[in-house]
Amino acid sequence: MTCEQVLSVDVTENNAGSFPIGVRILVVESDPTCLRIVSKMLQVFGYEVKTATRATDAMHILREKEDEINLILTETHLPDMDQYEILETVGELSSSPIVVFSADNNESTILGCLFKGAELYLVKPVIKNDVKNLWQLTYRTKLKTAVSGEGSNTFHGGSAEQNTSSLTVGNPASTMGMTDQKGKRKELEETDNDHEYIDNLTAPKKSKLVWTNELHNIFLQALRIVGVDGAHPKKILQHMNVPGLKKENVSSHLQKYRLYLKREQDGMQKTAVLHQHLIHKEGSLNTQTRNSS
DNA sequence: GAACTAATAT
DNA sequence: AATATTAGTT
Repeated sequence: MTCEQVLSVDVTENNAGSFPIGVRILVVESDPTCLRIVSKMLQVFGYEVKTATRATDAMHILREKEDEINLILTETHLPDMDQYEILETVGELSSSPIVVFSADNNESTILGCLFKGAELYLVKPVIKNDVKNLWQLTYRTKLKTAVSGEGSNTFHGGSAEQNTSSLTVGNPASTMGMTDQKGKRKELEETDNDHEYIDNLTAPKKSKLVWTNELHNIFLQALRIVGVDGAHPKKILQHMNVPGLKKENVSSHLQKYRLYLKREQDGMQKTAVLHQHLIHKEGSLNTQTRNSS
């Protein structure tokens, strides 16, 4: 079997760095054999693998444990969902980067997936080298928090291996025209066309903090630790332990996050009412369990 | 005053 | 829309 050959991954190649270790990846693949092979490959490199064979299973996992997933690897030909539907649905459910792997080698299919939000498209058969560096996608936009005025930080954990060096992960522009796709590559985007004169010497340019997926995940992790009672900016900030991050940053993000939760909850109430009706029917059937004598 | 958060500004 | 900043409350 070629399967077993693929499984003989050279573990020695993994010694270069311990980077994929701890990266949690959700693999969605309907074919059990393929799922097993890919999962094994990932595990050898140190990924933490969760699996699903159906789109609905994947959705359940994401709904309940979205913050425990860093990366999603999915097939597009699933029994219970169309190829692009899975991308759309998962994209709404999770902020993690989505990688598609499929045997379909059509250019239009590949581009379609990329336009639908996939970060990367791998053509089967997937080999170890395809999978080895996927963890880099979780660092898609690096943390840039190095600013002046570093206060006293007496606490360091070890959670963040944030490397600001060149983690060049191509981000397929999501705002491209869809009809014209020729192989135009722009490697350099040095946009010097800003003719804005900075009047003052003491204006080093404030750059807004960008809440990347990674940063948001740290935020969610901190939220989980402090619990609902302690979900306040100062405590969250301490648990996040990200250098340069300010309490105000967390406050702002927390506000946005709460709005998001509320909006989600309001949306859920409609469906919740429907479910309640169903439950009520079942419940009324069971009410006669307590018939004495 | 410090921390929190809702409201507002960029 | 996302993030920063202000302002009002505890």
